[in-house]
Amino acid sequence: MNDRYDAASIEPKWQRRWAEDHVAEVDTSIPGNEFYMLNMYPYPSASRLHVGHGRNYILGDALYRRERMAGRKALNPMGWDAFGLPAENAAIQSGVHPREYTLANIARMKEQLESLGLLYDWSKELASCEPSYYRWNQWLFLRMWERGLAYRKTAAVNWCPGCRTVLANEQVVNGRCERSDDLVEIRDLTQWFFRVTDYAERLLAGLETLTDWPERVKTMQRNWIGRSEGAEISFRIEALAEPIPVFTTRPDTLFGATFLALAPEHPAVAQLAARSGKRAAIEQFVEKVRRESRLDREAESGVKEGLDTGFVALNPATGEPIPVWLANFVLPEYGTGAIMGVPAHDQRDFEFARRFGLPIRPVYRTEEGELDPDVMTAAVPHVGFLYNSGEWNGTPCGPEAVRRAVEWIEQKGLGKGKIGYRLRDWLISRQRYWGTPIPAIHCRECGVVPVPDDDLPVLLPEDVEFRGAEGNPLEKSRDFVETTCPSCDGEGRRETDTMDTFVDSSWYYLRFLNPHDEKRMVDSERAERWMPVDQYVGGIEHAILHLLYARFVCRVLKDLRLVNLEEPFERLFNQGMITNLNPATGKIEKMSKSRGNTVSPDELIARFGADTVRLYTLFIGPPEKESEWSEEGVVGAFRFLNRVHDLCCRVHTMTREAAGQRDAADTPLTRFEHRTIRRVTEDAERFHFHTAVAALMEFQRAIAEAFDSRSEAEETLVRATKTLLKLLHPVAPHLTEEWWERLGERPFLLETPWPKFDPELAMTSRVTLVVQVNGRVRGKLDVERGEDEAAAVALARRNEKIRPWVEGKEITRAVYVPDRLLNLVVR
RNA sequence: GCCGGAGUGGCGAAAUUGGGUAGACGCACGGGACUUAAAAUCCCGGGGGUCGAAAGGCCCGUGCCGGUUCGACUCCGGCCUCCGGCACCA
Repeated sequence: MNDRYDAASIEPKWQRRWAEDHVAEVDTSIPGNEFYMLNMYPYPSASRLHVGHGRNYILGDALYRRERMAGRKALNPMGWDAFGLPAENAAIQSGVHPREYTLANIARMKEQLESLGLLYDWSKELASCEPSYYRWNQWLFLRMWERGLAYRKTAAVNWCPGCRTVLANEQVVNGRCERSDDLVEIRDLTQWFFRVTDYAERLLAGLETLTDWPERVKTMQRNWIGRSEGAEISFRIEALAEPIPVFTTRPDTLFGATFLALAPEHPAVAQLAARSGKRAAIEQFVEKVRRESRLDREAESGVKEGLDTGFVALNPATGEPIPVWLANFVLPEYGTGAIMGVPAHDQRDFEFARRFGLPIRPVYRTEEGELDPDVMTAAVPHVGFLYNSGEWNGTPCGPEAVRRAVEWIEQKGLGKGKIGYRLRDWLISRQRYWGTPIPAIHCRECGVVPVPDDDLPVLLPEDVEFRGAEGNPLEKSRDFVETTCPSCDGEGRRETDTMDTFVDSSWYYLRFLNPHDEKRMVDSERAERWMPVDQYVGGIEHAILHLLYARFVCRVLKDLRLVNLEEPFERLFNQGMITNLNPATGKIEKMSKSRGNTVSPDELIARFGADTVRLYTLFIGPPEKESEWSEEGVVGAFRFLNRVHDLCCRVHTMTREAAGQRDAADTPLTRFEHRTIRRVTEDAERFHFHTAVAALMEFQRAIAEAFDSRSEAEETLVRATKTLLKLLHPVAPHLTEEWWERLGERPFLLETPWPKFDPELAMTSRVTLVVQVNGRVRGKLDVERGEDEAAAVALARRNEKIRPWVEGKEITRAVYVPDRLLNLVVR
């Protein structure tokens, strides 16, 4: 019965049987040998899987299946990041309610995931747009509000005109909206924030403990948090009652500060303007800078603009008067929004001073001499030792100088040591319908009042219309907006902002343990046993968004004593993106729907079957690296599966006569088998399925050759073939399950133990010994494993390829690596 | 500028974990077998240079220069290029 390999008839059958037997379901309440595997969950608004995304899930599934075969109780749940702008934008365009649109897309994606043979524990499935999920976003928000971790403030925020909502800093990439690519505007708005800056130090410290995270992700997070040590120093302005604090990382250069510069947005600017004869000029300058786009303002090539306010501050170290300027390069959000200008030792200050003719006062000199301000062409930031600096004179430039300066400043009461961060608080308000309503009520009498726990969830209303230009549809829903104040029973107005979808994803990994629990957000006992997630698989694009927020919220939950966990994801794997030619640009780009260079797995599955698509996706290259998609390469995977199929057919119909007669424990094929088990096991542990597949291709060929040459017994051939099926199962589950059953085995291959290898048998009995003369390969010897040095040298001298190189010469030394290499050093 | 990662055949890559035959495995290509023919399948070949009729030999070769070593893709020092993150962040 040498039938053709027909994926179309095999695959649906096994997908059905896996589903009927609920093979992926795990009881999270019963202790066991837990392994928690998680894929970053898909965004159903994107609606369709393409092979670029598929890599995530296929890799995850292969890892999951292998863990199951290794005997671990492995949890592999799937959830949907179901809120978000695409669904609402689709509603505006087509009139379909976002819920309908989202649920339809979930159904469609689920079909696609199943058609690839991906096994998820669907009993734990969740979608963040369900009230049973988002009510806990609201509950968490209220707990954070109580602790001052959720708060409202008016600030200059990022506004995306395309999405008609504000964005978090993390969602602005190069001045553009991460999702719509529109240029982001700055607007002053009152918004809700999470105080992630309170956790900056813990988030940074935790990175040190994440030894199984990719270095580049940790680097990105460190850069994003942007810690810098320095000092806050107060500068007195004669016209103002309050001194102006300034943050600097170089307090050691304080004696060289020759001007003070404020951000035009600095709160003191209005007071200065009011008391100045140049009021109009100041206001005009402030207006001009504020109109400038943030992108231009932060561009390095940007010209430094400034305005002399006419006011004078005192350098706290020298007591000398220095001018107070407004400068566009001083950013309002960083530090204190004000700087001390040290032109001699800071490049930006230098450029500013040169442009506006401000004095330059060096405080560092070298043995060669002092810096001459008149001929300097650039600032000299790290050089020599201090002078011109009172009692600090003579201190060499470096951390010691900074430490001395901070001590002195603190003693004199001029300021204090301080650590600055680049990280800003997380802006979570969104002016959109399709998200978690923020549980707050505005009351004329009581102010902003939290919704009581008993009134949760605050549900999204149904009586809404999606028009787009008119703004957030929630504002138009009377049922939603009009309410009573929980505090005074008077008239209240519900908050109409909804939460950023990243709030949903920052704790979902915990919810898979009790997805239907109506009493509490987190099951602490199960979390104690299952957390942290052992293996997280996802794309690099979440390096500072989702992964930073999730680490933050995990710490908040720890402080709320809901979990005893500082880091949610023990081991992170970022698979590289799949790239493809973009017909529009002619370039190789990341495969994505918006670029129009996607390849649908559906068509490939229809042509070659899911196993081929899976195999090829894993075979294409190392998973952590970017890989270019190639349609031609797929046939190689298809051919291999056909060969496996043919081999199984032959084994299935084999008679004793067809096989060799020798039946021994130690045969060449047995040794090959054990070597292959070792290779595949080790490769799978580091996710290198591409080399594991290469090993299986060699193994397949070895079995087929043994078959042809009748050199192995029937039992050996059958066992080798079954081992091939087991090792191949994580990659090509359907074909292997089918043959596992046809060869008379029960039950699911998925539930069959992963094969073990005998280290002794995993080595060949004869080895090729490489013979070098003076480090150059001159010949090869085929010897018994474990041959001793003297015998090897004797063999080498007699070998006709090697003899000419050693004849008549003195062997001064022989380097012998048993079973590998013999190097003869001759003179 | 600071930080992180990477440079190997026509292409994707392997060997880098403990220094030990560089190019496994696959794609594409060339040749052969089977076939009336084609497809499919199977087998063989291949880094570059050079000597040879051939078998085969020699030299060079993992971004560049140098070092350590019997021996370096692998370790060390110095560069170059590319990719990614941060960046007027005081």
